[in-house]
Amino acid sequence: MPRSITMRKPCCQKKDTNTGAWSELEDQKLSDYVLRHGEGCCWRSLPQAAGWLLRCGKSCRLRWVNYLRPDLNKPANFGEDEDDLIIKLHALLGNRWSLIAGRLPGRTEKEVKNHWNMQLKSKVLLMGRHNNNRRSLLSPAITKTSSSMQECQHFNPNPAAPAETIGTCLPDLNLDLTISPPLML
DNA sequence: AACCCGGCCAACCGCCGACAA
DNA sequence: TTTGTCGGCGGTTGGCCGGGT
Repeated sequence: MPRSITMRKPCCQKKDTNTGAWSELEDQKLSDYVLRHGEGCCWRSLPQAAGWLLRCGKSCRLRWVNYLRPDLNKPANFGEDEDDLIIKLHALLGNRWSLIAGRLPGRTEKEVKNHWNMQLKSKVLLMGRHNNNRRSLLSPAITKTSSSMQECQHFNPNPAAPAETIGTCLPDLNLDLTISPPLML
């Protein structure tokens, strides 16, 4: 299918915007503005309002969410407990990085996504092979530290079950999910 | 020293859903 | 009801860097 037919207009004029790495000045302008006006501001008009940042609104939002937010105070390395939690949540939610990141204070969806793609995915696959489908629902990496999950007799016995039941099966995760989990193979 | 390769990070791209007109 | 705009999100890609040869 010719993709150009369904291509939408770009969110901004490329010729009028910077691309690539953000400079300190740009970061300063952006964080100053958001801290003064809050995140509820209109991202699209923010570049002008913040002092003629030559960036599109999407880039501004991404930069703020992933790097400039003051609550991002986590170290770069993921701890083992965080790894386990990500694996658990990924088994439940699939590639819903924003939801997963929401359960990891101080982490961003991008950090979680990169970490998964770089390290956890291969780790889970590797360990999953050893497990030979006996616990196909979740990998051994998960079961290592998720005794409470295994104890739960109702953990996703039926993929079509209401999503509301998931949280009750994972009390240690304090999940408050309202979406259906992906089909587990 | 030069080159290659893989890991990692950060930015961009494009789709989707919500919402207002 | 339709259409356009916007923010949010997940996937992809390009560049940097360190280790190995």
